[in-house]
Amino acid sequence: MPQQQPLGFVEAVLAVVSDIPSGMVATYGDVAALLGSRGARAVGGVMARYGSDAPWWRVVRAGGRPPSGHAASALAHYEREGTPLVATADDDGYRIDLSVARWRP
DNA sequence: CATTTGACCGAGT
DNA sequence: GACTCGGCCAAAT
Repeated sequence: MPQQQPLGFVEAVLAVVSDIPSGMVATYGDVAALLGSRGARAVGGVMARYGSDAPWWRVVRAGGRPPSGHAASALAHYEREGTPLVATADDDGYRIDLSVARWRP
């Protein structure tokens, strides 16, 4: 159906994030695509404001990098859930192995 | 109603 | 691999 319920974009984003299984991740772009939009930044904006109560660490940037400025907090969750990581020489020090952890509905 | 902003993405240099 | 630039989208002011 060409039209979705008048749910807030926020609720839609949180619903998708909640569906991501433990140990897996999805990119902002993927989440936006599932909502029928290309607003990856809009998704990030929602997480920044309302994501505090959602598994935001399961949403990463393209390339498997953790959310800007939250790499340290996200890392703790990844190790706890057994998310496949890859060590890097970047400031974040790691990245998600999307070839294994990328969630696909 | 117009402008700014942001936990982005991809391509080009 | 690093950096710049443009584009896209929704919420906040």
